[in-house]
This record gives sequence, structure tokens and C-alpha cells, in this order.
Amino acid sequence: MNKPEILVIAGPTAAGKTAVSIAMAKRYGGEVVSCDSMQLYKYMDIGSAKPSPEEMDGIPHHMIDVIDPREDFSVAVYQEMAKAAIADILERGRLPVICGGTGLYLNALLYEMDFGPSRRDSDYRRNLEKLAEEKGEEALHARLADVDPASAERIHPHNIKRVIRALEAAELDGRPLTAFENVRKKSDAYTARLLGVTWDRPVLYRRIDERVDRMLAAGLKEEVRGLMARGFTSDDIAMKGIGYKELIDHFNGLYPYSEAVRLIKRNTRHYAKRQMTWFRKYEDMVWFNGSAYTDPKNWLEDMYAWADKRS
RNA sequence: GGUCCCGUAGCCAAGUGGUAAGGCAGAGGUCUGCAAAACCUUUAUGCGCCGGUUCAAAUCCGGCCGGGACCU
Repeated sequence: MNKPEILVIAGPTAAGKTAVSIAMAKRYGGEVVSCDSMQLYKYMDIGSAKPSPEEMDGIPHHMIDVIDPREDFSVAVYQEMAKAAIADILERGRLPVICGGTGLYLNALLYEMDFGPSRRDSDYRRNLEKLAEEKGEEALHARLADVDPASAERIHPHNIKRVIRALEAAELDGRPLTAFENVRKKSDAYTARLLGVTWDRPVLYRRIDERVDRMLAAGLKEEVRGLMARGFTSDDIAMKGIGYKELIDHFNGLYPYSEAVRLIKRNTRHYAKRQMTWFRKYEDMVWFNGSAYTDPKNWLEDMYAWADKRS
């Protein structure tokens, strides 16, 4: 039996994934499933570059505005919800168009990744954080070397977050991360076709600068002020998003507005670079570089031509 | 015209005789539960130019060029 197909639109931030995904959904009778760790959050519209209702143009979107910025979230939850959305779309005979830049979340859809049952363990983590603070990260790392030497080998001692997660997996879940090494089995549920959207680096960086300016003109400051008024602070995970953390720091008097803007642009460039590193690993991804086209229409036409094949 | 100060990587910058710290930016990378997060690697055969002193010069001396301050 043939596995159903899904279409994945990936690429660095500000490359134009949103427009492409909506165009694809329109052409092939699809619905968009966002794969973006920030668009999940309610109230964070401008800074997370959520598509507006006008942009969506009637195309149903999933995995946007699904949680409160203060709710606990993780890849595991994303995987469960997004898979359910995909199954639902397929059941209705439509094409799931996965659109997003969050690599880990995308992996959770593309590969058979078993996260096991969900748990609440904030005390455990807090204790380990305290251990790292009091006895040093080396002590924490040494503890990992005891229970899961292979993971200790792979994870740098400075990377406390990862060390803690590995400890948690080994000590609490009883499933050391090492067990998942080299597990790269593609999803049983569907076949994914990967379309990469990108630009030459200097062009991408210019697009990023321009988009940040557009976000600010569109009222990002007011959006952040509104979130602060709702009681969100830089301690909330969702407020660590680019554009949010910098403006919060600015409003708290840490630096002038111009510096906040500079940092937002720079951090977005860094982010785009990391995304490229991640997506380059997808060997089946077919890239469409916008810099190679003088007319954006031809860019989209080429993507259609590619998508038309065996669709 | 005179006196003084400065000139080290794309940017900031340490280094006053023993063979070029560090930060930022840039580039590359890691990745199964906060991932727009967290973390790692990497970047000057050369210190404005020319000459001199010395076993050894970014460091000392002379000249020149460039920038700045003050004086006339």
C-alpha cells in the first residue's frame, strides 16, 4: 500500500516560506501545518511572523495560536498535536503542507522519534541546575559520565541544558539518549517531499533587515508592551523569542531602542545561519534559491513544476 | 610653522625587546522533551610605510604618510 504524501516547505527565516506554503496549498488543495516554535503561541503575532488572515486567503492553518505563552511545551507535545492535525487533513483527502523553520520539530514529524510518555519533573531539573551552579558544570557532567558515558562523550560540559536532559533521560526515564543514536528511520505514516526555500546569504540578510523594519513599523513594540502588560517577563520561555527578548530588555532600560533593533537583526541572522546548518543535512531536500531568478513568478513556477511531478 | 598624542584583523582592543590576549562581526558545526533555546570550532607569517640598532623589534631610534589635540 502506498503511503500518503505530505509536502514540507522548509528554509531559513525570512526566505518566504509562508507565501510559498499558501501558494502550494491553494494549488494542490492543501492545508498548512505550521512547524514553528513561536507561531504556536497566542498573542505573539507580529514578531513570530504569523500569516495574517488576508495572507492565509482561506487556507486552513494548523498549529498556530494553540498555546498560551506561559504553557509548558516541548517537541513531544508538538509531535503529538501536529501528527494528529496531519492525520486529520489526510483523512479528509487533502494535502498537508508543513511549513516551518524549527528543525527539531520537523524531525519529530519526518522521523520515527519516540519521546515516550510525558512527565512533569521541574523539581528534578531545578535540583540539577542548582548542582551545576554550586558544584560546577564539570560535576554535573561527571554525573552524566557515570550513568551514560556515551552521551557524556557527545555533550560538551558547558552545555548544561543538554547535560541535564541527558541525565533526565538516563536517571528518570531509564532510557539513555544514547539509545537513540543513529535512529533515523523515516516516518511510517507518510512520505514527505521536501522543498527548501532559500536565497544567497547577502540577499537573505538584507531580507531579514527589511523584515525586522517592517515588523517594527507594523507595531511590534506595541505587541511587546501588550505582552508585558499581561504580565509576561523575560523569564517566560516564549519571551525568549527574537524580537521579544530584545524589546523587553529595552523597555526595562537595559539599552536604547536603536541597540534593540540592531540586536534583533543580528540575532535573526544568527538564527537563519543555524537553520541553514540544520536543513543542509536533509539530503532529499530540493532547494529553490530565489537569488537565481529575476522574476519571482518563475521561482514559484519552478516549484510548481517540481511539485507537479508524481503528485 | 611649532609642540604633544595616536596608527595592531571588517570593527573595538590588550600587548613597551623574546616570537601577536580577548570581545564583536563573519564562516563552519552539534542536536530525541525550554530548540527563535543551549553549546562547540574557526579567523593577522604579521602590528601605517621606509630605513636603522639588536642574536631577537608591534615594542627602541630616524624619516615619511595618515588622524587628533593644543600653541603661534
